[in-house]
Amino acid sequence: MAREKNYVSEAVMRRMPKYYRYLTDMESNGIERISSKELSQRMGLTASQIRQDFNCFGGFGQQGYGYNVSELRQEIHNILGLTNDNNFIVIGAGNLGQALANYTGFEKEGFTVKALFDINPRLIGLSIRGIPVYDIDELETHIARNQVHMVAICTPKEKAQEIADKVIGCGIKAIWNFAAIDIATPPDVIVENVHLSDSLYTLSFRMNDL
Amino acid sequence: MAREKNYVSEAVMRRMPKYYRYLTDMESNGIERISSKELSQRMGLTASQIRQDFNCFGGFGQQGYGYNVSELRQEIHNILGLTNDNNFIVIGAGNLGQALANYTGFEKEGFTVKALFDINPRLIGLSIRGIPVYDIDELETHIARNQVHMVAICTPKEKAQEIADKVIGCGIKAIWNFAAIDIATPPDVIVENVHLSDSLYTLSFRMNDL
DNA sequence: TAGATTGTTAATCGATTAACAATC
DNA sequence: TAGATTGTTAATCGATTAACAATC
Repeated sequence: MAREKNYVSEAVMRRMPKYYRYLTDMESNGIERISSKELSQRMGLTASQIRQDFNCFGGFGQQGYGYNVSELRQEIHNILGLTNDNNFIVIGAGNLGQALANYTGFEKEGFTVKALFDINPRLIGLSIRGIPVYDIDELETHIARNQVHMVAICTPKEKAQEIADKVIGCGIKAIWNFAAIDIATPPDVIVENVHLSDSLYTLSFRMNDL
Repeated sequence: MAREKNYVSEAVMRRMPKYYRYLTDMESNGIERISSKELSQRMGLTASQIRQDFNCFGGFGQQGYGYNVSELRQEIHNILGLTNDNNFIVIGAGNLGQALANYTGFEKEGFTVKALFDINPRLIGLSIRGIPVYDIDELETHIARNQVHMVAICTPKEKAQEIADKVIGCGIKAIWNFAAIDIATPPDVIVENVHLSDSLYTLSFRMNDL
C-alpha cells in the first residue's frame, strides 16, 4: 500500500524506534512473520495500538497472516529516514561529546560523526577514533564547506543557546541537545532533547513511591 | 497545604524535572514570585496545565499573588526526592560509563557515583575522577557491603538483562538503563531508560517532514 | 473452505484546556 | 476595596482500546 505520511502524533512517533528495535532483533533471530497480537505481548503494548500505529503510514500487513518481519522492519527503516546518510558534528568535546564520537553503534544506521568542536586548547587538535577536534572558531567555516545534517550540542548549558543560534545561522535544521536547557529555535528547526538530569530526577521521583 | 501524593500520571511526572529546572534558574536570577500565566509563557505550557500539575501535590500558590519561586522550587525538590542522598554505581566503564562518572552536575543534587564495574582488565583498577573501576565479579559483594541506591547500566545491550537480574537479586530497586534494550523486571523495580538511538532516530524521522 | 488476522470504525478513557467561584 | 490569580469543576480534545467486517 502507498506510503502516505499524514499527521503523526508525538506518541506514535516515539514508538517507532522501539518497533524498529524489536523488529531488527526478531529478524536477526530468524523470525519471519509476526501478528500484532504476538508483537503486543513482546513489547507490552496492545495489538490494537500496534495496528493503529502502523496504519498511520499505510497498511503493512495481510489479513489472516500478520506482518512479514523483514518487510515491516524495512518500512519502518524508511519511515525513520534511516535510508539517508546523516553526517553530524559534535559541539563540546568533553566526556559526553567524546562518548558520542567513540560510539560506533550509530554508524551502521548511517549516522557518522565527522568532527568535534571545543574551546579548550588542550582538546583542540586531538583526534577521537580518527575524528578531529577543531577549534570552535572554525565551526561556521566547517559547516559551510562540508555536508552537515545534524549538530549534537554537548556544551555546558550556559553556551548551548549561543551555539544553537550560530549553527542555525549556518542553515542547520536538526539539533540533538544534551545540554540541560531548552533551546529556542525557529519553527523549521528541530530540537531533540536528551536531558539526563531530568531522566535521573524522574527515577528519583519514582523511588519515593516504592 | 499538606503534601498528599495521590496517583500522578506519567505526563505530569515527566514535567516535574522541567519545572524544577526553570524554577532553579529563576531563583538564581533573583525572581521572587511568578504566576502560572507567566510561567506558562516561559515554559511553553498553558497556565491551566501548570495549576493542574501542581495541584496533584497540593496547592502551593496563593490567590491574587501567584507562586513564591523559592518555596515552589523547594516543594518540587522534595517531590522529586532530591532531599535524599543517592549513591549509584555504574556498570560498564566504557565511554558512556566514564562520562557519567566524570560528570559532576548530579552531585549537587545528591547523586554520587561511588564505583564503576567492568569486565575489561585494562579498565579494572583505573580510577575516574577518584572513582574506582572494579571487576564485575565484585559487584555482588560491593552492593552487599555498601549503600547503593541506584545502578546505571552502560554495558552493551547483550549483557544488560543479565546485569539487571544480578543487581535485582542484590535488592536494587532502581535502574538507569542506557543499553539499547528493554529490561524485564519485577513490578517493584523501576527502570528509567535513556535510549540514545531511539532519540536519534526520532530526530531523523522529524527531519523527513521538513 | 474455515480460521486467522488485518484495517478501520466506534466506544472509552485520560489528559488538556476553559471557565469561574473562592480568596488573597 | 478592587484586582489578580489561584484551586477546582466542567468541557473539550486526543489517544487508546474494543469491536467487527473485510479478506487473505
